[in-house]
Parts: sequence; C-alpha cells; structure tokens
Amino acid sequence: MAKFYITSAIPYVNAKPHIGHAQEFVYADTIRRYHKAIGDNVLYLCGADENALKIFQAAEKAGKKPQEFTDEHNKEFLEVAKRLNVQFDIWQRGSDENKHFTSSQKLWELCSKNGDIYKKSYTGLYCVGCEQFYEPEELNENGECFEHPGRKLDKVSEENYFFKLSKYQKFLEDLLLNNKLNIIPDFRKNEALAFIKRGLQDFSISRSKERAKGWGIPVPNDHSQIMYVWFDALNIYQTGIGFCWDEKKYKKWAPQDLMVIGKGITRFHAIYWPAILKSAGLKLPKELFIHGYLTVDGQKMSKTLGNVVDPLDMINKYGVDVLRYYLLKEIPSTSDGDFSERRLKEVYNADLANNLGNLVSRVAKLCESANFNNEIAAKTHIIEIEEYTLALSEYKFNDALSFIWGKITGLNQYIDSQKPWDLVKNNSPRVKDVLNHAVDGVVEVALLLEPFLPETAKKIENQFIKQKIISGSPLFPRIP
RNA sequence: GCCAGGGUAGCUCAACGGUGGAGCGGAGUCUUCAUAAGGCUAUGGAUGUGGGUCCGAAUCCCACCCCUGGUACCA
Repeated sequence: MAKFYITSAIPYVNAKPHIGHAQEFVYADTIRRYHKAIGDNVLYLCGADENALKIFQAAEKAGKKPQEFTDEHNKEFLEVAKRLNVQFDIWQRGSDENKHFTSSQKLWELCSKNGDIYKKSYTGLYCVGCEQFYEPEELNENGECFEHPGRKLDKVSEENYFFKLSKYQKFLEDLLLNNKLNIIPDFRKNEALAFIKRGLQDFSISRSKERAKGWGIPVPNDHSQIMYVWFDALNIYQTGIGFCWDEKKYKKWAPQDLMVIGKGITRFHAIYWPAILKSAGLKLPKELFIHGYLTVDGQKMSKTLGNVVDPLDMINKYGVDVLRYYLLKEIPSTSDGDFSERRLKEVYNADLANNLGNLVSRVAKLCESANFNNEIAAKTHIIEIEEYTLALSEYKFNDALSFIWGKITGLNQYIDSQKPWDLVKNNSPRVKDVLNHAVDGVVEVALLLEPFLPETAKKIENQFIKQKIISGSPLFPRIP
C-alpha cells in the first residue's frame, strides 16, 4: 500500500473563505478520495498561514486580538471544508508555537548550517504611513503609494537575512527539466523554468522586528529579526506531519507526493520551496498541480465589486454535490474558469437532475415494479478504466466526469432499446438480465463518482446494494 | 517591451495538414419505466483580420488586431 501525502495551499486567514478556496479544497479532496479508492494510504494536509503582518493589521482594524481574529477565521475555513465534504487529515496552524515555531526554526538552522543563510543590507522605498516597503511599480506616477498620496517615500536600509537561492540555480533547472518535480500543467513548468533561466537572485527571508511588529516567528539566535512569512508558511507542510516533534510520523509521510496550489503562488512552490528543502537536506516534493482562478460572471472577484461568492450560500441553496460538480465539471482545472449561478442552474438540471438523477429514479422504479431480486454486491475498488484513470492522473476532472456521463447516456440508451417495461408486462424472463445490467451500470457509476460527489455516490450505493431495490425521492429535484 | 498560451456554432470547449465535431441552450420527432425526464433526427459556423506555402490549411509560414498568464522579495 503506497503512501500518498497531499497538501493544498495554506490559505491566508484574514477573511472568510470564498468560492476560490472551495475550488482548491474540492480539487484536493477529489484527488485524495481517488487515491484512497485505488488503495493508497492517504494523508491530506492543509492549514492556516497566520504569521503575516497583514493578519495583525486586519485584526487591529476589526478591533480584535490577533489570536481571537485568526481563531474565528480558522473556524470559518474548517466549517466550509466540512460542509464541502472535504476531509483534512491535518489542519496545521502557523500560530502553533509549540510545533510550528520550533519546526520553522529548525528548518532555518539546517539551511544556516549548510551555509545558505547570510546577512545583507536591503534598501527599499518605505512608506511611513503604511509601514511597509514598496516596489517602484507599485507606486503612482509621482512615486507615492496609493494610500498616502502626497507623501514621499523614504529610502530605508535594513539588515536582513538572505537565502542563497542563486546557489541552487542548476539544481532547480535539473529538477524541473527532468520532472523530478513534476509540474502540471506544462506551461506553468515552462514559466518557472524561464524564471530560473533568467538567473536566480538570493531573496530576503527575514524582516526587522519593528517592521513586522513582532508578529511572526523569531529568527534563531537573533530576536531582532522575524522570519519572512513564506519561509515559515511553506514549512507548515512539514510541521503538520511531525517535522521536529514526531520523527516517526515525519519519516512515514515525507515528502509531499502532491502539492495543489493556485497559479499565483507558483514561484514559491516550484522554486523557493524545493531549494529550501534541498538546502536543509530534506526530501523534496514530487509533484505540483497548479490550477487557475475563478471569475464571477466574467468579472474578477473583489470586495469592492461586491461579487464575492460565499460557498456556504451555494451549498445551502443547491447542495454540496451540486457545487462540487460545478467546480469539477465546468471549470477546466488548469485554466481560469467562470462561476455563474445561472450556468450552475443549467448544469444542475441538465446533468444532475435529468441525466444522473432521472437514471437512478427510472432504474429503481423498474426494479421495484418488476420485483427484481438484486444480486449485485457492493463494489469496493474502482475498476481500472484507462480513460478515467488517465484523466484523473492528469487532474482533468472535467474529462473524467464527461467519461462517467457517457456511461449514463449509454445506460439510458440501453434501457430505451430493451424496453424493460414491456418485458415486465409480458412476464418475459429476460427482464432479469436487463435489470441486472442496468443496476450493475448504476452501481458502477456511483463508484466512479465517489471521488467527485461522495454524498450522491453513497446515496446511490445505499439504494442499489439492497436485495430489493425500491424507488426513493429524487436525488436532484429539477429547479424551474 | 520581452516570453508563453489563446481567439472555432448563442454558451463551454474538442479537432492541430485530408469532407469543420461534442456537450449545453433552442427546434422537431419517437417513447412512457422515470424528476414534463429519456432516445433519435435535423438545424446551427466566411474556424479574429489580411496575405503566403500546398493538390488540400482551423491546423504550417508572415504581418496585424484583441484576450489571458509570466516577467522575484505584496501574499
């Protein structure tokens, strides 16, 4: 039994989760469930990035203590995951001082021991109003920040620790080029490679304590400095599986077999993270799956536009599997996609109510009226179907679902051609064979569906493994 | 600016040198076991624009127009 350690990007918990978080959770959960179904020993970790100054500032703005503030948002993320039927095996918080602070300091020390961390002065444009550094392109035409127009920025120098990323240029190039870290899709790999080939510069991995307002993980042996958020955030993937506090557990699960992330944080996962791990002498992740972003009705999701979609609203209105289905079927997993409630309703009626739901109803009713004796045992393992497994191995969820829907259409065609209702009327003995085939098909569909729509799959299975199959209430009642 | 990907039916996308396809929506028809569901059929397109190569181009080449992403220390 192979182990499969999967992680999804640790969200920044400064606001409640939106539909984009739901998308990533559902993707990772579907992969997790699929691996479980083919017999792997699976562990899924996610967690919360909590050590950024922005969290502290957001808490202040909300008039709350940071801990209280992050506790609340953590709860919201866990609630959304739960309602999505997304099962985290581990939820590792970045504010966990016992485990995560020690773990990140240990990682730092390992890199340091290897001679990859050094002190250097960093000069940048600092806005006193915002209390942060800006890049020239982040400023308006007068070279001022947008929050405080009219106020000149100061050139400020600060001593920070740097990580010798440049040292790993060749290593990273080889890692990506030869798919030792396999990046899906290809064009993201090429982007990362292009970035590497342009020449890697060392990057700063600490901030002064004043600048970070003491919020974050102290640098070992230098408490005037706080770790740069990404240095510790990425390490949540290790802390959660016991790095530094349960070596046995860590040995069992490291390294990551798959990281699921959004396109915006490719560099950190494809370049920084492998370099840091290599420097620390630790095992490297094997695969990186990068999905796109969601727009809402063709527009970017934003608070100012007021079009942020709350996944809980959708679940309450339509049901979990409807949202899961939409995200998995209607959004091509590697490119950007659009979330539209109008489209969701269309897909609901066409695919879930008319095709899947109605097939289940009609087969169940046929069995009931034929007083069919069901001999199909519950199947536990996904049958190896190339088209299906290939689509899943490339994380093309929409292709895998299209394949399943092809089966549904096939079953409807079969029923139409065999006309079992006539066979029942004529007391034909053939009705048994026909229903056997139909029931077998429905059970297979349920099985293939489990990673995607676990609740629905379970309902179908429960209805169809009984000796006497009777019709039940519609799985997906049509909506007008 | 540079690099990469894309612009195909009302919508989402497939075909990547050989008679333009699928799903959804819309139309017709058959059927009645089923959630007014299902099956079948037809309809639907100067394949972004303009040139070129070729017996033949959505596909290859050139130019142009639009869209998306990347182009390091905001995460």
